[in-house]
Amino acid sequence: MSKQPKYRLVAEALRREIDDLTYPPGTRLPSENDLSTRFDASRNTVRAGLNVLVTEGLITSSQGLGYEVRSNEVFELNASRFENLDFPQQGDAYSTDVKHAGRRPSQTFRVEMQPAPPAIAERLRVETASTTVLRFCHRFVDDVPWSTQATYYPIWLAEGTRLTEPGDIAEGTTRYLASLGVEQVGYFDEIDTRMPTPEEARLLEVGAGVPVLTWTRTGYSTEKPIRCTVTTFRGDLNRMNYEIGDLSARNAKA
Amino acid sequence: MSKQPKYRLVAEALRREIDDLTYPPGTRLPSENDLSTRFDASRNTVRAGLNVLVTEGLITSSQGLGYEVRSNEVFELNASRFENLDFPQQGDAYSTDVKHAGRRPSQTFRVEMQPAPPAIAERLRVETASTTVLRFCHRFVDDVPWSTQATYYPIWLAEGTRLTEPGDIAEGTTRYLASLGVEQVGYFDEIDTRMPTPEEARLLEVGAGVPVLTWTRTGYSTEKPIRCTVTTFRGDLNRMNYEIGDLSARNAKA
DNA sequence: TAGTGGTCTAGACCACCTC
DNA sequence: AGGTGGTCTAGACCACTAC
Repeated sequence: MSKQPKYRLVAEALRREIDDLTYPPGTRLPSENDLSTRFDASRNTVRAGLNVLVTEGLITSSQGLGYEVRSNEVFELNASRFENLDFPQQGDAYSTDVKHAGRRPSQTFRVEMQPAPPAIAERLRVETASTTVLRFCHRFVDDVPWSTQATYYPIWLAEGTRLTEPGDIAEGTTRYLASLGVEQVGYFDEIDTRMPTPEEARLLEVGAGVPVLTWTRTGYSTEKPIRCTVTTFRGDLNRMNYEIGDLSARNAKA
Repeated sequence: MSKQPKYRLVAEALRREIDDLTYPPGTRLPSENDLSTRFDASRNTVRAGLNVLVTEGLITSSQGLGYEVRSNEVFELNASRFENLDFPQQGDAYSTDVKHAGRRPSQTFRVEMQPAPPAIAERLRVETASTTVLRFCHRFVDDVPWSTQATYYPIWLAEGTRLTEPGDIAEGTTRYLASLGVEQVGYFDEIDTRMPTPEEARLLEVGAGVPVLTWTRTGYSTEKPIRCTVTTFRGDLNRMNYEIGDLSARNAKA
């Protein structure tokens, strides 16, 4: 048993009390001054302890209000059905999923011509910095910032199509592409996680202690890569899933 | 332009210098005292700035040594091939993947009888706290803690089989199950991310600023769920991927 | 032993929110 | 106005690493 520093004891004590619902999600912790008295520690030390829990994503703080215990409700995104033409949908795949969950989706949208960043160029098999069409979405669920999505199309595909025009494509881009004779027959998904960059923290309104989940989907026709979509989620609000193989046993009882 | 607090200016200045390779990965930053002079700030303020970068996972600190810029090399795990009987492997799927990448895998292993935790019970469709066989792995790559893996088997399946015995199953559990007449024909994968619990931080030796990636795979026979595997990765060292549909265009050129 | 980060204190002033 | 967290300081002592 090694001696714990005082600020860790503070963090552990509060963590236990959050776990056992002494402080349920959504409620506020005692003020720094109260905790300082309780633990016989300076305010700075109490702050260090609270900061541990903020960094773990257990609580948040706001000036003038106090520390609040986070409540997290996660949204499930079925990646293997997403954009799959075998599952009929209306409009874009994202709105469909969110509405289906009884939530209200909204988004801001813009289209740009952009030189391909190296990671995108590699996946689309085009030259780095060659022109691509970037369709960018900033998405909200019930007005809470939820995710950003950037889809890059190579210029050889997008040129002269509605993909270069600002404004939505009502039937969904996957269907629109199919109607142009470019069918997405397979995709390669990459998933990783990291702490948000300052830019991401701003767009997703996440504080310290909340990682982001990055989902990079490269879509292929039978010939070559046709687009690359990078979606960045708030890690605390999202879970992804894949259904693979024969799941009749699962779906039978569900 | 709102005025930034001093500790953020410190963080930003150092972040820029890390980005532009003034301090390349693996090198050390100047000491707190040096930075304190440079930024005309107290040591505490410099520490606050450095802490921002630690929390973002950009740098690490160790007592007596200083602050080091992290270098990250990620390992790609192909989840859609993993455990798939169509792709021949020797031994367990994990070691195969790691060796294939030219790295050296090692692991510690144990088998326990455990009451099913609620999340597992639900996925296996057994009563909460009913008995399960837990096969637990703590995995290392080149002696760096990499991931933990806990696989739960319902007792109706595991009883009287080698699954309940400590010790490896040379041909791999997926094959062994198949030889028992229980074939895994599909699986449901769930992926999420969060900051590590203290227990996970200990096992994976991650400090602040590194999220974990959790991968929960529930395997199904044609009849019912047969096992549930929860893998917890260091988020900074791992990326998962899925190949779905027809990727002949991708694999042709790769 | 010298230099590094780790912990802790006591107190100051500011910014934000609620009443 | 009063309470909350946010920032910052100056200084103390401890623990670890290197030489």
